[in-house]
Amino acid sequence: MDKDIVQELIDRYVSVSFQVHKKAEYLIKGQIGDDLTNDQHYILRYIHDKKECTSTELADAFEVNKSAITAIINRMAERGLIQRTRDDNDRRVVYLTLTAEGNTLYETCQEKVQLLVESIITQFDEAEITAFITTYEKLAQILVNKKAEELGE
Amino acid sequence: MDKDIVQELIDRYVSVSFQVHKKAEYLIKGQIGDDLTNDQHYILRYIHDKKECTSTELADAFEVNKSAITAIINRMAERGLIQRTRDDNDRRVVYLTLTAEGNTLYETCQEKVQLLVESIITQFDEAEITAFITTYEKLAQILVNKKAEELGE
DNA sequence: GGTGAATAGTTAAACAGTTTAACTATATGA
DNA sequence: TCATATAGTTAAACTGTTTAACTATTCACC
Repeated sequence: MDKDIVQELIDRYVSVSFQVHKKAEYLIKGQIGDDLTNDQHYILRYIHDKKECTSTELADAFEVNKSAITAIINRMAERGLIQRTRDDNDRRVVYLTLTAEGNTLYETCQEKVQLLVESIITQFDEAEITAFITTYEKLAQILVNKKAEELGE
Repeated sequence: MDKDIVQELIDRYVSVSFQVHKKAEYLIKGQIGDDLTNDQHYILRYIHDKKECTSTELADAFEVNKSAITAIINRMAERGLIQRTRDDNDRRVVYLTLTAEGNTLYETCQEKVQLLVESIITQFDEAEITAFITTYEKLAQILVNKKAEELGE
């Protein structure tokens, strides 16, 4: 690729990814902000999808230290949204699951987020948005490899 | 669009945007984390590009309240990276500019981020990444409209 | 079987970023 | 001129984060 074109693409990408992220978080917060922070919603979504998970797994997925997860889970457990259960076979491990209340709140918030994302996605051609998401997924894979590569050095 | 397809696209989009954002922030932090937080880097970039801006403008661009900007700018001003100058015509207004030190630090960090983004972008076909960014920019515009629409209601 | 190293998670202190509400100072316009 | 709007700051309270030290448990291997 031509050097100038690459430079232009970098500038456009850095700029647009910043803008979309800030605006999207703002809009999501507008939907769920009275009930959950955006991070708490992501945590709820992760546990909901996996049914059950550990702090280590969350720390990995969220790219933060385990103590950051402990803090978030503490707050959510105090609110009765998440439950901790020790593994009987390996008593170091604590499984995190949603309580009934956590599940209900998740469903409510998720519905709002779905409607928001739907109202945006449907403004595109099916072909265009499909291609976009496919490339986006390739990008995610490249970032995973990049991280593995950096850790391997 | 078919309802099931829309649902699948929503799920894929929500999932991939979360992953890419977390991984990207992690990689950027790996590059600049000793010098600046990611938010501070974005602030530096914004002021660098505009040459001069106000707190209100930053609060708008970052989708946060002005007091959040005051806090960040305070820290960066204490470190000698940013300078405050009152407007003589309208003495309510404070212009923010980079100091020489702020500029130098920005350049150093920006170079590292550029190299990182370049190493990722160049793994794509020029056609694919151009189409991707173009759609991304459309998405940004839709979000701007969405926000305007919500405020207008 | 016992011991040293690794693993899972928590705690505490410190800090960055955020919101809300109250505040100062200045400008506008009726 | 006085009420209202605007730009920015302050203080308190909170969320999320890191680092370092800690507890409890498991595992490897001699």
